[in-house]
Amino acid sequence: MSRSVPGATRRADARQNVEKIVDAAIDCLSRSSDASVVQIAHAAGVGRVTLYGHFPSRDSLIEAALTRLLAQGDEVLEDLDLTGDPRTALDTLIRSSWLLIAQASAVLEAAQTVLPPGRIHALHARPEQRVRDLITRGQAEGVFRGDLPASWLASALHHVLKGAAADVANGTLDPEDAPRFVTQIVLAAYTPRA
Amino acid sequence: MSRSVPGATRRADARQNVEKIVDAAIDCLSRSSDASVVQIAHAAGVGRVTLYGHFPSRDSLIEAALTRLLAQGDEVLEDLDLTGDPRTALDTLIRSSWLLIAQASAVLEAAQTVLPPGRIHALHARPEQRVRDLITRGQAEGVFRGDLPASWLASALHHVLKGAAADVANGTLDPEDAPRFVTQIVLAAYTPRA
DNA sequence: TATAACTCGAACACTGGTGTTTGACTTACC
DNA sequence: GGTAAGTCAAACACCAGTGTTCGAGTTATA
Repeated sequence: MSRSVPGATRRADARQNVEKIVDAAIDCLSRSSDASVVQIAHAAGVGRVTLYGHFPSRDSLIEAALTRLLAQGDEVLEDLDLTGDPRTALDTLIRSSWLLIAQASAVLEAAQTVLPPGRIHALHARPEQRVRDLITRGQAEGVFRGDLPASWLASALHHVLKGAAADVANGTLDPEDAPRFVTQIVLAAYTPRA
Repeated sequence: MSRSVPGATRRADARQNVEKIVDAAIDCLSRSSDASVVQIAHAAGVGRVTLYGHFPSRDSLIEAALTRLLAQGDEVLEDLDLTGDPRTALDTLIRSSWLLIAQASAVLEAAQTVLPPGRIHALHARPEQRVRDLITRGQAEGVFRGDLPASWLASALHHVLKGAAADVANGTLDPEDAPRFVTQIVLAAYTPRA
């Protein structure tokens, strides 16, 4: 099985299957946060036993899915230029990563019930910090309101993003409109009081 | 059992227990949307068999909890004066019902996985319509922005409300601050573009 | 091509939930 | 005070999911 020496090189098809499984896990968990191992294995086009050959438990698979998603997210954020006007920076941030973030928070929900809180926090600390930095910078420059704590502004963004994803999933919101709607709501919400 | 003639008067302690069970269901389901019948029965201080004596299934109990919550919510909305400035109306609406709405959406989440969509929609149609009316009136009066559909404004309010409740539940947000923070975010988000 | 790595279906044990029955007990209410 | 109504613990059948084992078959790769 894959449970050999850590540094050992595994067969190509095995590595490929691991990828397929994680992909399928992200896909299934995004749709329903309590997707079963059977569903995920089937979606990956792989037998259940094979899955357990690569991941010792459902929990570890969820952790792998979350890790991959957050790593991707961090990578996207890394490539963005967020140094200009905080408002346009926020706009580009939302536009370029909203789907990813939405998926991540769906998988995150699955993880909440299964992984220790500390582990979860450690995993999404980096991307979260980036958003937080952008917000506090905006506040310092007087472009974002300073009468509410940055943590709440970040939280509100998160909730709207997640909610928009849910709306898209259940057909209430056109995916075409989603990022624009989110941006406009959030930018207005962040504007200093007149 | 309670399963006798529809109009028959049941014993006082039985009626009382039904109340206790629904209370406990709301309480438990608000905390975790997949609370078990055992947990709910225990929280109600009642045996499992007694619970099944009053509700034929877990699903029917969830429906009862949701119905009661939404009826309460509608009652609260009914008593409010929402005829003045839409902004202050929205403020009073949020302040007086935010906890109720937050609970309702937690129970709603439990219901999503269990009740037919049509049933759910029928149940929370009235309170939702009231909020919708307030928003469209605000838009008509030019106090709320008209460049985004009312459905999305309502949806965003819902998501922020629900998210704030989640933050309070996990200790990230002071329950004292919550309604004010929500109001300020949402009012700003609803303000017409300058 | 030989062999180790991998896949996979079938069957198993285990857990935790739902819903039911039984029979003895308690209690509201006439 | 008698009785119907209600409570409840224990035990049951059932189901769906997790995780494991086995053994036979397939395939990458050296």
